[in-house]
Amino acid sequence: MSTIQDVARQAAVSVSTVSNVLNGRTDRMRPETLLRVEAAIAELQFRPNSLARQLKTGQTPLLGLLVPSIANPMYGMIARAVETFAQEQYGYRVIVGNTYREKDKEAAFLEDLLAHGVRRVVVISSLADEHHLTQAVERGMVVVSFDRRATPGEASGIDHVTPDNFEAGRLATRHLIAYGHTRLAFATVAGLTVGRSDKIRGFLAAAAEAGLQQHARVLEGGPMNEYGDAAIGEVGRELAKSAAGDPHRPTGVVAVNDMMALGFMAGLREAGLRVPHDMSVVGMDGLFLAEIANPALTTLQLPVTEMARAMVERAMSRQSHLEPAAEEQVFPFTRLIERESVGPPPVSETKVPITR
Amino acid sequence: MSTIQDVARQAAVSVSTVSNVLNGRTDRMRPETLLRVEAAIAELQFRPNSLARQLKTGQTPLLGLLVPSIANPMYGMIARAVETFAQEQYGYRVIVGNTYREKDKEAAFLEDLLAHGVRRVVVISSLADEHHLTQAVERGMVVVSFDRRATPGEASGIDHVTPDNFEAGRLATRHLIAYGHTRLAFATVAGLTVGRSDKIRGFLAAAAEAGLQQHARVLEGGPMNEYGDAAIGEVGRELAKSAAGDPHRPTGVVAVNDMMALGFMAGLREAGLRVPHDMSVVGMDGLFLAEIANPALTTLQLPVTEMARAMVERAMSRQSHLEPAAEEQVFPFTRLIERESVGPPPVSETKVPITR
DNA sequence: CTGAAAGCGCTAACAG
DNA sequence: CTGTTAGCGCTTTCAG
Repeated sequence: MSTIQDVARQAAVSVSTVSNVLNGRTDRMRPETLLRVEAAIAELQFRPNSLARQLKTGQTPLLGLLVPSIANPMYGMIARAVETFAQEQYGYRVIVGNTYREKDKEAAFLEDLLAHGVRRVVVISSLADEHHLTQAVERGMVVVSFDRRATPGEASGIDHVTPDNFEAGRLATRHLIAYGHTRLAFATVAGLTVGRSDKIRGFLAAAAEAGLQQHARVLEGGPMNEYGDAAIGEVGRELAKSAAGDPHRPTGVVAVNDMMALGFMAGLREAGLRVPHDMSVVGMDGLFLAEIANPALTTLQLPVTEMARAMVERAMSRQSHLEPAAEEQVFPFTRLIERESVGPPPVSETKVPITR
Repeated sequence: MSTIQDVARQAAVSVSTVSNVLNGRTDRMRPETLLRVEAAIAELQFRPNSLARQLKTGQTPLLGLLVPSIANPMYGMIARAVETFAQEQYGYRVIVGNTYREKDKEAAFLEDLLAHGVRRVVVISSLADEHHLTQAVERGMVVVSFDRRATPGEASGIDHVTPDNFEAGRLATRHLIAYGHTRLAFATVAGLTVGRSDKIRGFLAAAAEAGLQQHARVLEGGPMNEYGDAAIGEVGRELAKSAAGDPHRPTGVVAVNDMMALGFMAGLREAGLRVPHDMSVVGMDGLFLAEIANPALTTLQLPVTEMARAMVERAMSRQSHLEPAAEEQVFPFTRLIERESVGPPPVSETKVPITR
């Protein structure tokens, strides 16, 4: 690979002149000089070494992206949008890391990014403890976190971009209640993340509104080791099989996300139960997969592209971690898409009287 | 962030001694010196700047990963395995790029990797033209290509790790034929990649073996702009809808991959056709999603983890692009997993007489 | 308008 | 065993 020196020699100018054209300071030279330099660059197929430039400037056009698992279709969607936007709008490339929601892996990833000179990262984690994140902030990292609310009154220096999980849990549950369901369940996986807790709170709030708090249960499957993977679908499947055997089983279930819902429906089917005839299921995320499922899954649509854009913009806009206060940006789920997985509860079931 | 100089000063040794401990040459110093240096490193929270090291050594612990779209669950699976393996076995991080199978985007990505000092890349592309890849090889890149065979007799310097696509097409088709299907179709998407052509050849070969070449058609949907995305499922859906309307429609279809098959089944359902009662479908890849689909999809299982491991190992083993000849490593699909999407053809259909 | 020169943080001879 | 030193390729004052 040719260097800036080679170009300078070839064009018979000094390296600083070449550097100037590289950095757009073309006004500092005679047009003919510029032409000579450009010709030399083309001829030598010269590409400035990003490493050397970074060492000097301290900035590298790389964005970190930490996800539980890139194999999870939801994170794949987000990753695609983040990468494309970062690249097209800012010329940044992205380094991804699967962390399986393990704190150590997250910390190690952040550590490596720092060593690589990466100063901006989008984190999808929502581990309750974000100490390792604030630590990265202190070391100069601009971090944007997905799927967890900012801790009120705490200036962590972290930007938060998150879905309105509480509202989502409430909306999905209300939808079931509107269809007449009185035995409700929320299907989730072991390990409480901030986002999951919020959804559960919303679920419980909607049940309480309808006087159904006695009949609202949280079903927790797992745990699993490769979180975020196909594993969550698998957990849903197992959960459904055990729920199906319960004579007092719920008639309407809200799944923590679409993959869980899809797995849950598969488990129900294996147990001989039909959706929505025997049980109704609503998901969250709005994956394309929900659309082609059988029955097609009723779900809440999350504005993935918009959120990805917001995360990248926040990560890029701040010149350093020292800048203005970090902010929280909450995105409502766009809407509830009614499809086939929700119907009235089976008539044979004993109805629970509604209190009010 | 503290530097090696700070550490040296703190430990009252020279920078080279610190560098020596950093690089494991601990035998060159007194144990007590080592201790002092380690203490200083810990105290200052020193992390060697990877950039500076790279500039000096010319090697950076980064692996490029070029995919059509990380949102495609199949590539998500591969990416997860590649990243995890590269990280755990070699301490490498990975830079991903979505290229949507566009040659320009692929070339630009390779270009950026080179500028970043990245010297190893795993490419999932299978564009017929791999000129931009060989060009990268010439510039010092070690490239491992997925899903395309090596061009016989051409020493491109590229390693190839690929499924046995021809055999897969043939196996899937034979499975349908064994069930008595005589009207066959191969569902794919516009834009012939090497892998897709091989599958089609296998499909045609199996049909010919059974004297069914007159009744084997290739159904091509699309094109689409965001290849590899949900888009391929969508294409399958549309393709199924139009195929359903044809009175001479096939009774058995082989889909180019699971996402296509899943979309195809959804389209069939929307058109009022049942699987496998009215039409049988077999996929390829063995995604977890195939397992929870309704009906569960019969598919060919690809050994994703093993292939990812092979790709990373190849990318890492070669010390430079100049080394030994590049090789081709072909992985057979592990097996055909029979589930619910394949059955005998509908009896009402006119049977095509089998020639031999 | 153009060139010389001082580093960015680290590695690796080469001396002591 | 430990220190000195010359760069890796580029950017950026500061002089001409």
